[in-house]
Amino acid sequence: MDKKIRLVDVAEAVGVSAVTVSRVLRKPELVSEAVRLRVTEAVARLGYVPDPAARALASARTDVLGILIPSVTNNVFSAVLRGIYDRVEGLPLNIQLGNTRYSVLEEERLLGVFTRQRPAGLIVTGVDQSARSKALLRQAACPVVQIMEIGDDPIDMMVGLSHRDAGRAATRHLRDRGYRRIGFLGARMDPRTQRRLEGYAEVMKDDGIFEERLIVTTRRASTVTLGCELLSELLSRAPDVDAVFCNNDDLAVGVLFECQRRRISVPEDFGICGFNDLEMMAVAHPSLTSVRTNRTEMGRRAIEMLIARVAGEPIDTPVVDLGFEIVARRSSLGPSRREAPFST
Amino acid sequence: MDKKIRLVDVAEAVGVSAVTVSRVLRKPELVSEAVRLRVTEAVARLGYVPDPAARALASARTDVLGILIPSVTNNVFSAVLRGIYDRVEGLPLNIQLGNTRYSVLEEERLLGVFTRQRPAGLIVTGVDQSARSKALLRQAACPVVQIMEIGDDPIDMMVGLSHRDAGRAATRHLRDRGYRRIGFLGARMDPRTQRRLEGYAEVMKDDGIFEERLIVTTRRASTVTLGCELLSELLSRAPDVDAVFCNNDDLAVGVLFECQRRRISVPEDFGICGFNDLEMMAVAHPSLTSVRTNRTEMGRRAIEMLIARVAGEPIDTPVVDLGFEIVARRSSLGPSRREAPFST
DNA sequence: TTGTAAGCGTTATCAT
DNA sequence: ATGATAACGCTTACAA
Repeated sequence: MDKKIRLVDVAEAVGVSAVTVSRVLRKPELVSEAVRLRVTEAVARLGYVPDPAARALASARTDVLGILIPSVTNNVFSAVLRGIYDRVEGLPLNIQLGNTRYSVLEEERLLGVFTRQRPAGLIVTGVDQSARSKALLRQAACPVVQIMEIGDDPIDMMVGLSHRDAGRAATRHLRDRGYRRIGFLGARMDPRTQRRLEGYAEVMKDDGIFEERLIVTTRRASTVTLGCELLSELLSRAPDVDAVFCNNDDLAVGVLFECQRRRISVPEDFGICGFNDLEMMAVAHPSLTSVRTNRTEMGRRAIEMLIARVAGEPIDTPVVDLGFEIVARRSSLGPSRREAPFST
Repeated sequence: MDKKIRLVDVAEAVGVSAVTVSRVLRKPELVSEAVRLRVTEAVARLGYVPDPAARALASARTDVLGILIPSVTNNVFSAVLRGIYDRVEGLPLNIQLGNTRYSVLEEERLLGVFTRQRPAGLIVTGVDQSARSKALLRQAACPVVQIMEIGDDPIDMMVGLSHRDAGRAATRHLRDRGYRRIGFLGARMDPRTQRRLEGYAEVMKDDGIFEERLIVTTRRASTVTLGCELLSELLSRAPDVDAVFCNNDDLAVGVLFECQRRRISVPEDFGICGFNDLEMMAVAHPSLTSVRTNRTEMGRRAIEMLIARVAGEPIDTPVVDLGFEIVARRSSLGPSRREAPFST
């Protein structure tokens, strides 16, 4: 193996000092064109790559963007990640991903590790960090974006949506379509799911149709299989339920399969609304209504805000509400209707 | 903000030298118990966290595990990641995730960035790295695991399965169940999908039932929607097709939905086999046959091999074949059968 | 068992 | 425009 090439090796080859090479790499405009060209050539020829550790130690900065998400398997976060990776492409930034596993303590631990590296920026999920985590973030000496949710009192910046409002809107949609005994299926019960439940409960109470027995929740992670199970549970507790707001699209798909198995007609006998509008919702049979959240855009915007702040630009709106949209499809067409405005 | 606490600050507080504190952190058994306790206490009290950059620079090592995967949105890789994160939990290792986007060049670039950090270990996807990437990996001075596939000529270690054999097995399964005009649906067409196609083609040719028109592929990423589209394409090209081997479970689910829409009976008129056995396959209606790959286990094993090597243990089997299993469900029960051995 | 001294490869500071 | 020198915070010899 070829020995490691250092700054001084390049400098020697060119016949200049190490600082000059360093300058060519970081602030080329400060170096005369003649020298700059010779250095650039030598760097390429020798295959020099700066040592990130030495750089970090000397400059007290890194090109690392720390991202903390609660799950690596959840579809929802992969979409956000895609937005992040898309936007970072080509920039001199490296992403370091931390998996908090929905644990506030693990988040705290990772934040300790991350902030020690003097990252260029940090992205964390949600607004429910522990007091210690929030303190770490405030001291972090780098821009911070909280994603997925919005709220008052941002640590620094926020991009997300109001899950409570989204829960309200989904419930109203089912109600407006004529369903009355609307159930709620929730998995994991992380803070965002809980806020959607709040929204659901508010609407149901306002309408005087709220009933505890219509709510089935679990701390287990959301899966299609779980959707089947939770619907079974709901049906046994409330056989007269006529629709359900599923807090994740996987649950909704599971509910659909279970309905097919039980020969329950969707949407005539039973309405379904999911959450997040995963790609498959549109092509299910019948197609499934969901609440579209702009997750990829969320990742993109978070990075953009981070970049702008690193560049010293002032952020006019530190809290960005990306909103949501009810994507009404056949599964929530309304009870016992005959017409079919949607083709699928 | 409190000033950054360094090793010397802790040393001063305790009344020992910096090396001693450093030893307590890395090799506590070399320090007398009395001193060790006082140091540990001071570390906790002052909230000292070592600077990873300084540590890396001084020791020429890091606690970073570099993981390179082709996609952050693909379910298949999230399962592997889960295995990795599960196994790493509690260990003094940090995971750095790189997204190659199925690009050999991006893989090369990331490998350059990663290897410069002197990682504790590296995990890369597949066996089709570029010559330069392979050279980088061989020089990497750290253990390397190639995952997802196996083959001869490992760079260092491998954990995976033979996708060609899996493709053969899936095709044979459909044939053994009585289907004859078996189609092939493939998305993305990455190296692993291509090898599954090879396996499919071999079996079909051996049986003398191979036909080009039965194969529909695209470079687009695998989605449920794409499954619907590819089936439509296949049906228009070969209306007499009686089964399909889908190279991803998303495609298979899309195919199922499209069959439901077209009122094609599965499995009587049409057999379906997916790949990967995602959780939802078991609860679809009808339940969907798939090829189970042990993706979570794959991640776990990769980490274990890495850890063992870091600990200096010799690896007896550097190439681990995790195999696969045909999980036969209703969707491939066979054409025009009447009995139903499976409940769903 | 503990401490001293010399780097690790880069950047910041201050000269020239 | 370029260079000399001192950090940056830690670890690795080697010494005591």
